[in-house]
Amino acid sequence: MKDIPSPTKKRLILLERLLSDFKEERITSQKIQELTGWTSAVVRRDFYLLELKCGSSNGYNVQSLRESIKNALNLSGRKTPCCLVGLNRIGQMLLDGGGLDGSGFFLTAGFDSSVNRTEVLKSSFPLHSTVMLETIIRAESVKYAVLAVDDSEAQKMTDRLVAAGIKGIVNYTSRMLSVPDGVTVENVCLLTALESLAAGRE
Amino acid sequence: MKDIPSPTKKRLILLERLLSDFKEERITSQKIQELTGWTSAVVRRDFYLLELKCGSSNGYNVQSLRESIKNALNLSGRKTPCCLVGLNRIGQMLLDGGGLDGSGFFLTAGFDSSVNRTEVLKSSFPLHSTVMLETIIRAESVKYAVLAVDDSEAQKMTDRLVAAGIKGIVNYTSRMLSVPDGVTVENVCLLTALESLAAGRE
DNA sequence: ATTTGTGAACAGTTTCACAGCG
DNA sequence: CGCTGTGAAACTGTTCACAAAT
Repeated sequence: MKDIPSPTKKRLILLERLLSDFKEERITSQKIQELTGWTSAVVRRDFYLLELKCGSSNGYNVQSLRESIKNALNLSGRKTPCCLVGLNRIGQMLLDGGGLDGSGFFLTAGFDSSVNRTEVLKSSFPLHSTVMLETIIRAESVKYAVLAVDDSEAQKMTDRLVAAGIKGIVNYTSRMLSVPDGVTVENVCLLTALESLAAGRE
Repeated sequence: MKDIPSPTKKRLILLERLLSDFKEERITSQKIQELTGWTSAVVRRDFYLLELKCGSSNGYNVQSLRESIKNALNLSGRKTPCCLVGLNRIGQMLLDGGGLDGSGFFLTAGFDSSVNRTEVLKSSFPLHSTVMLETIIRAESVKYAVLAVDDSEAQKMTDRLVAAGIKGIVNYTSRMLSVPDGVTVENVCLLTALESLAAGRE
């Protein structure tokens, strides 16, 4: 399981999810090509990179394939806690945790600087003032954060998260975040996505 | 302006936004490295690919730089219409169009299969039954769609969008979308983003 | 006969390193 | 001198093409 290039990882993650509701017992790289748009060659190469023993000359067994992918990427195992920072419109969307059902993640805490929000909003996990941010993140060893604060607070809050030990941030703001080595950011922003689409044939 | 590789395009889009609230008059590639985490060499190479005349030996003029980027990527010019498909929790988040303020895009129509939603929800742009999808997309020559329907409808709706002439889809569902050549999908999914983070140092 | 596994060629992107400009 | 512009080298990922497996 040495090191899997990041495009391969992303494809495998998506593929695992696709397979999770694929009804037949076996699947070929050709069929995966139809479903995903990736060439069958990429798919086979991806599988080659994990040391995969479940393929034979008439395709792959879907269940074994899922298992292999999941443990190559450590997608199985214990549920990973994440925290939600910022409870404005975007943050509120995630309050019932629905978006993470059936995944390897769960939301363990939400933070907002407005007591109004932390007191009033209903949630399946505790909401706290941002004053508590460092304490709780350290106490629960949370490593991942979903950042949904106003743009103007984005970098300030990022610095606090990093200082508190966060290793990965999903960024819903439209700002770029500056983080030190060892911390990763995934940008999830409608505007950026639209601009990427529009800036010509991807 | 021949053809700019897509990693470069994405960086430039992000950089343009970052520069839009950078207060000083000039900026060096080194400073951009600090702010973004990209190496100064990548940054200079990116600028080299647009034919950029605004750099000199003590950095770049921020305003000229923004202008050059904007017109190299056609980020200026007329506002581009987009439609929103699916008005559940995620879709509703976008109803007031706030996420696109100040950008080159605007939402021109929203669709949902539930009359309940299209009638009751308040919005700054018209909401329609999905029955009207093809008609309106064609009539207004909409080329981009934001897909926020339930996972189970994702592929079916994608097929309709593609048939109606949509060329780019921002996918908020957690399913992979299968689209023909010439149509581009950008995935914007919390779960996928978290999994990418967790699947090891990006 | 189909479909996988895989070395080898290829393409795209990043990094290096340094000459040249202000 | 510090910083850009830019060939050339290094690297990463994708495509090709075909031998091996069933």
